[in-house]
Amino acid sequence: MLDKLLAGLTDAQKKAVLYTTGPLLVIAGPGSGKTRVITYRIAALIHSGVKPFNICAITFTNKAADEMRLRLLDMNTPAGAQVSTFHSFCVRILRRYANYATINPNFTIYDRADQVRCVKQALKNCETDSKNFPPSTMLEAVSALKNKLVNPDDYRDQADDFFAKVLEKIYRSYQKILTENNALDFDDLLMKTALLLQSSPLVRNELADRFKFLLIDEYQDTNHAQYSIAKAIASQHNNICATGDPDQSIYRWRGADIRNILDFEHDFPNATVIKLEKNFRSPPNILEAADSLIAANKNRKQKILIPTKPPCPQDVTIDCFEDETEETAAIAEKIEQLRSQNVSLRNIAVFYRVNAASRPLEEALIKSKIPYQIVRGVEFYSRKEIRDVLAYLKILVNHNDEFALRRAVNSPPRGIGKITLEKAAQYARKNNISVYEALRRADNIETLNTGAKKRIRPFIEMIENFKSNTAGHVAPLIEGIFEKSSLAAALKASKDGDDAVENVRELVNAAADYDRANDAPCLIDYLQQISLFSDTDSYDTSAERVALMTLHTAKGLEFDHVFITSIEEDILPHTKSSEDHNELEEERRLFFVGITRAKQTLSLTYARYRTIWGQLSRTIPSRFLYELGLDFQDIDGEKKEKNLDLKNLTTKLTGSIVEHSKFGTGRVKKFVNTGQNSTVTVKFKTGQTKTLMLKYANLTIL
DNA sequence: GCGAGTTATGTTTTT
DNA sequence: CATAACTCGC
Repeated sequence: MLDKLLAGLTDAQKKAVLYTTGPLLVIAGPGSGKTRVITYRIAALIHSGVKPFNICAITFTNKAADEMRLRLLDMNTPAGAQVSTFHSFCVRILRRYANYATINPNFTIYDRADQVRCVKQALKNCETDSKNFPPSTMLEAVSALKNKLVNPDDYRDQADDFFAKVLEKIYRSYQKILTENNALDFDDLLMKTALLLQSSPLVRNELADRFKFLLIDEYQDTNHAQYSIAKAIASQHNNICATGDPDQSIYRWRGADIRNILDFEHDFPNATVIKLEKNFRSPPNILEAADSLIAANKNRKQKILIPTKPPCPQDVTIDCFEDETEETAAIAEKIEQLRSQNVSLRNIAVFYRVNAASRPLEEALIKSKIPYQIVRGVEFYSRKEIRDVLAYLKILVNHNDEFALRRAVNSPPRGIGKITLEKAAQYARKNNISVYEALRRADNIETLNTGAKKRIRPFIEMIENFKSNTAGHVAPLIEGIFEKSSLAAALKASKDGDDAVENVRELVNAAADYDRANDAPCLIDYLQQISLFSDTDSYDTSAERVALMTLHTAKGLEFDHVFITSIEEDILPHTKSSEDHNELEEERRLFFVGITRAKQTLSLTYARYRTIWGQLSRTIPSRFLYELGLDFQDIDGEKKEKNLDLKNLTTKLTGSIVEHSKFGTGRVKKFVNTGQNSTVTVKFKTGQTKTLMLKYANLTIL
């Protein structure tokens, strides 16, 4: 059986799969079968008698975990829930050992939007000006500290400058707010688990004893907290197997520490290192380009990529277009061509650096009637109506979640406003109870008038009613809440509520999927699972549609035909990353990841002009294009410049500075080109905005 | 408490 | 520039 399993693997792969005890690092380039090695290794371990229960496999996304589980099922070696992401793994540990970690197991997981709300609250509590300390900056700083396992007390000792002192205060306050709401953010999941493993010998020993084998994929993108968890889990049996590629490390900005993989041999003495150098994915030309590009990184270990696929002509192209409209139209046309050659749309993907780039692409694809899907999972759950429904669910399991409560109370509006809630919050603080509990005892709050009490009562009754029915399947529960909370009625009554209702229906369907997939569906678990949803998780690989996604999301995927757009300076590499040497190298790795997704053809495009923030601006081809070793020349030229047609005039006039004899100088906001009767809308320096007939306005372009 | 008007924020990338 | 979040007056 095992022999059959191993047939078709290379010697290096076999060695990695069969390697039994001690630390193992598999350094492997793109398309070399890293994930395959992990999967086979699990299968081999199980075949040799190891129980799935004793194996812990960590993948980068839930999608990857699902796929791995499916493969294992195919190999007749189900590993069940033992395959998961770091975050899901931590949720399970924190729930099981909640009392050791002194947390409530019904915790809510706060996403980015919730986090921002908390930081704003923290800024308010600390009476700090949010102008000098923008919430997003503070949040990132707090997140960075958590990833390094630095708690507020640790930080107090190293905070010496003014910013650091403020940060410490904000961090402390932010953490207090989370605790009060019985909520954990993404970073807490890792940090609390890591600290629990450090501080509780009992928990550490139990887990370290249980997990005889630990396997971690995409190790190059682990942060310090994850490293600490891994170290603790492997502390007893020392059977850690990590796979990764330093050249594909693209999450440094999120706290990922490339040193984890570079120092593996130091961290885990007696480690064996196996390199997989054969690439089974891309044709030689694409690999050469990728190799040539990544060679420009100074901070890297030399690595080789040996192609195993035969060469095919025309596999890499670089094309220049006038603007993003032409660029995306050309991509749509190429996709149309592929389709006419019977290429399935499933095998085509378009990557871009920034999410904003998806819009012109969508327009072009719609125009050409090419079905597509934007791979961006979390977005669905951040829609207003979805958040509203989820707010109800969250209070049911965690009545301390004040953000959820505030949201639910007034969606739909119930006449319970800021003042009423503030009074309830005051009462809650005084009596050391949750705001929800305070509302439940509204009759005892003297400051509230009878009207307010009368409005609160039915709301509480409704929630209590829901509460008594939370057991079992989630989908019917959501459906019931949607109707009984009058959210459904309110949405149906609003004029563009049809889409919203449709979205909730989709939420119910997704919940039904969850109910089916789990033996013991439960609301808490459901909520925690959807909070850990990632972008790739929404990717429907079976749909006959072109996939659109960012370069980050593309990690770990592969497609026959890959398009990468807007390869221009300030986009790839991004403006914010082109100054710092390390960040620039990370941008290069990001491009490297994108290129190496291609199984057959790779089409790279850029435009000479691009609209950014509504402003048309001249672009510069990305320096990376010159590094591909493809004798690429910037096909820029004066001749194109002179052929201005009307369409170009439209785009050029908008945004430019003009002078008017009477109103002075101003910026063109809008240009409606109707030939003779064309109008321009100009915002003048005097502050007034005027719409003028172009032929009479007598404007001078400055 | 609610709507209209104003202003922050984002266009890096995400579990 | 476009949207979301916030503020202020009714």
